[in-house]
Formats: sequence, structure tokens, C-alpha cells
Amino acid sequence: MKRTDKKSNCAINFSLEAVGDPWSLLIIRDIVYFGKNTYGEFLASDERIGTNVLAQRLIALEEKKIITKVTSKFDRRKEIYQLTNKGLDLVPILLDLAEWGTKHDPKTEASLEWIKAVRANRATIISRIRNVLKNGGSVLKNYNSIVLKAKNTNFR
Amino acid sequence: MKRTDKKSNCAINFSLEAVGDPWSLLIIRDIVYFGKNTYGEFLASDERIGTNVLAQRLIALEEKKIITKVTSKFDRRKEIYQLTNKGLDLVPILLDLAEWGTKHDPKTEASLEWIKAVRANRATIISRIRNVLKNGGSVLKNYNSIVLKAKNTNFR
DNA sequence: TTAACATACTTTCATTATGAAAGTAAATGT
DNA sequence: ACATTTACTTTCATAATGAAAGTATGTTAA
Repeated sequence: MKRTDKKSNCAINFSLEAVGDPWSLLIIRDIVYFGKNTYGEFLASDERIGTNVLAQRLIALEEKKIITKVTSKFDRRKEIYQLTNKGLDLVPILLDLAEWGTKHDPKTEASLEWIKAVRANRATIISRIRNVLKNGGSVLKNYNSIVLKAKNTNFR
Repeated sequence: MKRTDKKSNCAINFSLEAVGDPWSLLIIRDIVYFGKNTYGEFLASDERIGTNVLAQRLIALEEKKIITKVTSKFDRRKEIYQLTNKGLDLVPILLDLAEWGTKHDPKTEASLEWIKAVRANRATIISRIRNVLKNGGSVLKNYNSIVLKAKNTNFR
């Protein structure tokens, strides 16, 4: 029996069968946090995914409608991978994984300011991240506008 | 290289190395949602984990201080597995996985009322779940008190 | 125009993890 | 005492991953 075969009708199990492997959420993290969009960029990540595994995961994520693949207009060798709305719905999970890791990994690099901002203004920040990603940005590239706009929302 | 070896300093990667395998979060779900606490109860879940894999996952989760193992006072054959505070910190991730699965699985069984309650009152419900679990309960066993108390919080 | 290079894969093979089934040991029930 | 329950361990086939090399197509620069 393959690992991604249907094992139950539980919603959590459904999610884990979709993105519960060791690599899918790292690829999605690369898109959301770092603004990576191509095979070569994913391959260059710190975690060193294998070329074959990366290719398989991209196919699987596309089949599940979590990402889309479009050939670049400027360089037809390049395929641009982007999140669908279904993929954008995974952002809350990434935020929680980052918070748990930051809290429990003594050697983590994540910013406490970011974690605090997310905790204080979760819904606003999720919405901001979605908009930023839809306009070709990312959490790191647009960090200030995401955090500042969230703060402003508080004071308005 | 083993899959759970340190691959980067990313907080998300740290979390995925801890609970990003296909089974750990299902065991934690069994504890949180269904109030399961023993090897035999985990084994009886719909997803049909293998006996060897379950034993390995329980050891790994204990080593990571996500669960604790205590011999039952009433039946010394039984080992009682429970979440530590570190394990309880995973509850938000379970809630998000349930929400994503419910939204995107056409055949899901999860309750929309539950998802709505979590969305409207996330912090309160997480706190309630922690308390319920610390007193030997679970989301299903204490469903009404968790959801109702959260609603009351709104009206107070 | 063409040779070098860049990009996105595919293929192969060793290693690791999982799936399925049977077996063991200690505690409990009868 | 003997059967049963509970929590594992062991064994072996299958599947997934890790590492490395190879291929195909588009781009760049001489």
C-alpha cells in the first residue's frame, strides 16, 4: 500500500496525505517566505532536496491543484511555479509550524517580532500574505509592509 | 543521510523534522480529538498504522519530549501516553490541518460548526483544548463545553 | 551560425522507511 | 495453572528517498 493512499475519512488525514511528506511544505515555504518560483531556486534551498524528488513533488502538488506551472514569458526554459488559492490556504499551517519551531528549537533563526506580529494579528497578516503573493512578492521581500500594515490595522 | 537529520536552521524545517512524517500528527490527533492514550487505542485507528511503525513513532515522540509515557496504575500492562506542554503547542497545527482538509476534501466528515467556532474564537478554543486535555478529556469527549464556553466568551 | 551554457528535468542504483504478518514477554483474568 | 490481554519485537517484501550522472530544449555569445 502506498503512503498517500486513502486511509480514512478524517480531514486531518486528508491534509497529511496531501502535504504531510517531508518536502511539500518546504517547497511551499520557499514560495511563501522566500519568493522562490523555479525548479532551480527550490533546488538551491538549504535542505538540499534531490532533483528526482523535487520533480516528483512538483508534479504531485500540481496534480492536487496546490501549485500551478507556467512557462516564463521572458525565458522559455524556465517554469514558474505559483500557489493556487488552495495552496494559499496552507499559509496558516506554515505560520503555526514556524511558531512551534521558533518556540522549541534552541538554535532557530526566526524573528520573534514576526511571531509576535502573527500572534497579535493573525487574520490580517494571513490576508496580507495572500495579497503579497498574488502580486509576485513574498514574506521576506515584503516583510515591512506586511508587519507594518498589520500594526496600523490595530491603531485605526 | 536519514530523513530526520538536521538539514537547515529554518524553524519550519525544525518542526517538519519533528512531526513531518506521515504518522506523528495522526497519533497526536488521536490524543487531542479522540482521547486515545494507549498503544492498543492508537493501533485501532482507521489509518491502520503498523505495529512496528507505531512503536518507533512513540519512542521518537517521547525522545523529542512531545509525549510522555507512564505505566497505568490500574493495569500495569498498559502504558499511558500523554502530551507534554510542547506537544500541546501542536494543537494549533492540528486545527489548521483540519480546516484545510475540511475545506478542500469533498468527502470530509468534519463538522462545519467546529471549523466556524475555531475561526471565530481560535485563542479561546486552543486554551480550552489544553485544559480539557490536561484533565484527561479530549475534543470529542468535551466538544460541547469547548464550543459553548468559547461562545460564552464572546457574549460576556 | 554554432558552440558553450543554462534550465528543467529523467534515469539509475544504494540506502532508508514503511506495510504486513508473525512472534515474544509480562501482567491480568478465570 | 491456563488462557487472554497488552505492548511491543522481528522478519521480510515493497515503497520512498538520497546521491550522482545523464538527457533535452532554450538561450547567450563568439
